[in-house]
Amino acid sequence: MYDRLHQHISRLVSLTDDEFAFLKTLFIPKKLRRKHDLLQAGDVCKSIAFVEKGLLKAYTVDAKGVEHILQFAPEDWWISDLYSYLTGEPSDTQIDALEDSELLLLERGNMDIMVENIPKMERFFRITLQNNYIASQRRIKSALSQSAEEKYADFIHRYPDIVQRVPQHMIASYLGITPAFLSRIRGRKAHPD
Amino acid sequence: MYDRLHQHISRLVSLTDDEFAFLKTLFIPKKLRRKHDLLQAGDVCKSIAFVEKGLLKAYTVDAKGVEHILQFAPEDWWISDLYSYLTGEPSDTQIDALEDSELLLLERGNMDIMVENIPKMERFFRITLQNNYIASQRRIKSALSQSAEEKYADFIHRYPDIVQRVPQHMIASYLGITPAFLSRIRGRKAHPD
DNA sequence: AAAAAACGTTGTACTAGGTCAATGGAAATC
DNA sequence: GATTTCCATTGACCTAGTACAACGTTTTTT
Repeated sequence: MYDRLHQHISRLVSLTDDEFAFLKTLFIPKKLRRKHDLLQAGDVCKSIAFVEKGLLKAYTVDAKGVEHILQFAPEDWWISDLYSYLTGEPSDTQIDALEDSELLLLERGNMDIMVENIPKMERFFRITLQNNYIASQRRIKSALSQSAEEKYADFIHRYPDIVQRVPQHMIASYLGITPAFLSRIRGRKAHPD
Repeated sequence: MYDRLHQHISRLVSLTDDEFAFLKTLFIPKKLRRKHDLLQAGDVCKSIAFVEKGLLKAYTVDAKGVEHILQFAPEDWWISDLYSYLTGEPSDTQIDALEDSELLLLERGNMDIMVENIPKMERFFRITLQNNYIASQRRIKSALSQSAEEKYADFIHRYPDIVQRVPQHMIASYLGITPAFLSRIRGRKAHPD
């Protein structure tokens, strides 16, 4: 159950066996079945989740009831509403499972204990945050300067695995376009004319 | 020259006088006059800059020559192309001064020295990165779910200071709309009909 | 102080992408 | 294995935002 977490952390910092054994105790394992949720809008986000297995999505729902997908999280990714997690404010985001999933939850208090007792983890989280920040900067650039067609081409190139695992209308939602329009883009590519 | 930096860091971690004195030596002060640049597209981003005074923008230029503003950085903000800074790849981003500015530059090697010698700074950067990440998540939400009019209303509410200091077409660029359309939005609000 | 550049506004025409609804096929669910 | 729900596609029509250009003002530069 902790295999991927172990490898994932080892990629950035090296922990002793004792340190990892201690670190494990700070996570709460949780299985989440497809269509069940980890976080509901209005609730406070109590933990950040590491995905050992499965696939989740984080999204908001606008006034018209339309979903806007902020993130897909397959194996080895972290998912949460960091704003709510850190401030304790109610979240405007929902998170739920697209496939049966196995998660490792890290609650706020345990996060603090972890970084105090294993200072290397401070470094781990700094680097992880850096990568997340860079990824979202890239997405902002894309939103500002690319057409729907370009965004889709980049998406299938960057996340071929996700393309296989989620329905097309969710990719449209992630890209900020309607499912109908994404279908037309695909039609254009398949039979140009 | 280091006043704002000192206060800025003190807000998140407390350093001894000795620590801060050492930390100061790791920054390179730089004055940048209006319209001059800190980073050109194609170059590698060698340092992250803390703004002591003035105002800068980071932006990309697309194939048609249109600018897309990724960030404004007034006093107390950090600005860089983090991706290029960390990977050493050439940047696709330009950074230049909108007002005469005073910067404190932190080069990659000095950053490493800093976090090794003052572990508290690891924490400082983790938290700063968290805040940056949260801010860009908010911007992504906005791009996915808000109309141009809503984005503009939020912008003037969130960054009243920036609104005073930069020309309107740059706000349009930041919001991902054309200057002409922003002008129409403003006209609508002023003389509805 | 003059000249030049940058800026905001507005008109007309246009287009990328949205809306709504119908259809058939594929998956989940029971 | 039947039924229901979910999903992708397509057509007809619509609209938020774009493109381009002209004009007057303000700001910069010299």
